[in-house]
Amino acid sequence: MGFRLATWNINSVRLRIGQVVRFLEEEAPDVLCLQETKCPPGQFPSAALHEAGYHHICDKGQSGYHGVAIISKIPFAQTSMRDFCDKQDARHVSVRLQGPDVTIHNFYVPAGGDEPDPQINEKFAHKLGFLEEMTSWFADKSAHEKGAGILVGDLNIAPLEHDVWSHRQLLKVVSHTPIEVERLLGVMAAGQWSDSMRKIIDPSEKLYTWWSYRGRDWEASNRGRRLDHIWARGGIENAVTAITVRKDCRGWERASDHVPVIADFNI
DNA sequence: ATGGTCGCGGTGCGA
Repeated sequence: MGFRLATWNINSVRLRIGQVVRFLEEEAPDVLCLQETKCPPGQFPSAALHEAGYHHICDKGQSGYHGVAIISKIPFAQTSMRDFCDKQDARHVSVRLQGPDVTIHNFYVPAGGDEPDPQINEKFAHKLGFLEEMTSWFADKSAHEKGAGILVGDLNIAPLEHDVWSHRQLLKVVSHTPIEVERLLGVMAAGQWSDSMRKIIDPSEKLYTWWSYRGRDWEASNRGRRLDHIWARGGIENAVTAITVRKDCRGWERASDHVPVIADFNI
């Protein structure tokens, strides 16, 4: 059967609930994973989503910062969330769907601040620590979490040369430094994850999901990065049939700085 | 040369 999943760093779900509903109407994914909902517990704009046909919502919010949610047409068999780095940040939720039997992990990895040195920048140290904890968790978890899995989210790292507008100019910029890329590849290896976006779109092609708010014309300068990811494992690595990056959403009125990414699976 | 712009919540912080 066809299964469609989308991921989007929405940068305030309450401010952009209209955009979320429009996206759901246009693309009709079975599941939408959001990051940076910035929405305190109990204030998630569920009613508009129910009206749009999405009756199952797993959200972990906090006031002002972070926040992740999974919005679904398909009921959940199980939901869970995990804290990382001994912080209460809302950076992970996970659901197992009732059918197809697939487990979905939705992550919002710390951005890491500006200075790519863990000795002087504790945000960067947090980012590296978060990735290390993901690695050890998936190294364990892959032993007992059986079956198909999908991991999505704003991972705040653009690992490949053509995931950024200039590999050379971004080598010392947080999101594209060698140490971050190495850690991200470590997470992938530990969980036996496969990069679904790059299975469809050749690594030689430039591919971005984020364009900064800073700077006068994001489209003309096109200095983007691929910070948002869709990974698969557990037998569905080769079931991806299409990837859609909705770049046009960056041009919407009062847009998020990230655009939605859609994956179609045949499972 | 070292900015620039967002969103939150009510000032500066995080991105």
